[in-house]
Amino acid sequence: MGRAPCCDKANVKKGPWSPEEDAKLKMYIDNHGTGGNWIALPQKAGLKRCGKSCRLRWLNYLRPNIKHGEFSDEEDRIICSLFSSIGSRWSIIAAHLPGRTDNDIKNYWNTKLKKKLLEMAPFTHQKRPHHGAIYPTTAHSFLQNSSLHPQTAPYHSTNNYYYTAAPARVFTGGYESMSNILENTTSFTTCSSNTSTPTVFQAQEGHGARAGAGPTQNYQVKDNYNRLFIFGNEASCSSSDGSGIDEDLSLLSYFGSGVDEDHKFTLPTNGYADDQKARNGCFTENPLDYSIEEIKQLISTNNNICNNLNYFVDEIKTEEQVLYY
DNA sequence: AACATCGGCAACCGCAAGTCC
DNA sequence: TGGACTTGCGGTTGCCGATGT
Repeated sequence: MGRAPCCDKANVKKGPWSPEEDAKLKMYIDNHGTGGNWIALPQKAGLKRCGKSCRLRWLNYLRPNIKHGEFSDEEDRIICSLFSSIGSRWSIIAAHLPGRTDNDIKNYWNTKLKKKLLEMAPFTHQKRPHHGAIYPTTAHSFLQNSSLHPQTAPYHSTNNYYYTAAPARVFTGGYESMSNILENTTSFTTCSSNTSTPTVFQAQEGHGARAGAGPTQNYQVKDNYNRLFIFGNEASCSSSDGSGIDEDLSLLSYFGSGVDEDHKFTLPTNGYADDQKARNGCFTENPLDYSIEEIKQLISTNNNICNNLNYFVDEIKTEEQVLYY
């Protein structure tokens, strides 16, 4: 036997709400509250509607302090930050935006914000990125895809341009929670703290990419395809609003599997282009095919809208702990 | 002017989790 | 303890006005 329907579908009205229905529902709830029972409410309120429909109408449209209209830049930033860390959990995102509903945010994301972000990502649209392009991958987003069973492994220089004495960590794929990822991140070996040998940045000086740049904190990550990803903060780089990119790490260098020349390249960390050929092979060539993870990466790389990521991740972690205990 | 297409958004649907008895 | 019922969530649909042809 199947589950009983929540209402008599043959006798309930569907479609847009009329002003009269809105008034009835609002008056009833103002006078009696929801009574903790949405299923019984429409009958009591004299509405030929399903209880779920009433609840939705109230929560998304009629309840007090609902904010309609344009989203502010601040709201955009919060949505993007949270989406990059928790994905499409609209109710949690809505909880951080007073007056906004999950449905509103979901619609806004699907119709506007996602497009806006994609337009801000020349890297994903062009085979040959221009100088100063947004980096398509950061440490956080990369690790979201591939952090499991970390183990240390030595990594040796493969040519004159890249060098590091710090151990790389090997990840074998899979998925972990954001909390675990962040905990893992804190245990990464950094070049600046544990070695006096040349860092990847110093090696780049010889390459002509960043003359005079000193050692900078960076992380090396190996995936299960034996590709090495080097992430770091670009100390001299700042965004147009001057906020910098200190809140997250950008993908600085990448080695494909094997050591053939076609798979070695460095990203233009300061807008200095170098191995165009290699960069062309790194990212998707289909500008229309974006997975959620790719969009998350895109958000993570945009420091204008993501510079409070860690703050919100901390908040969410706290919330999760509260819920857990 | 008529039709087609697009974009925004309200509303619906199915499912899973939570609650009650 | 388990089944019935309710609530909440997220994905999807469909309507309608705007825009393009």
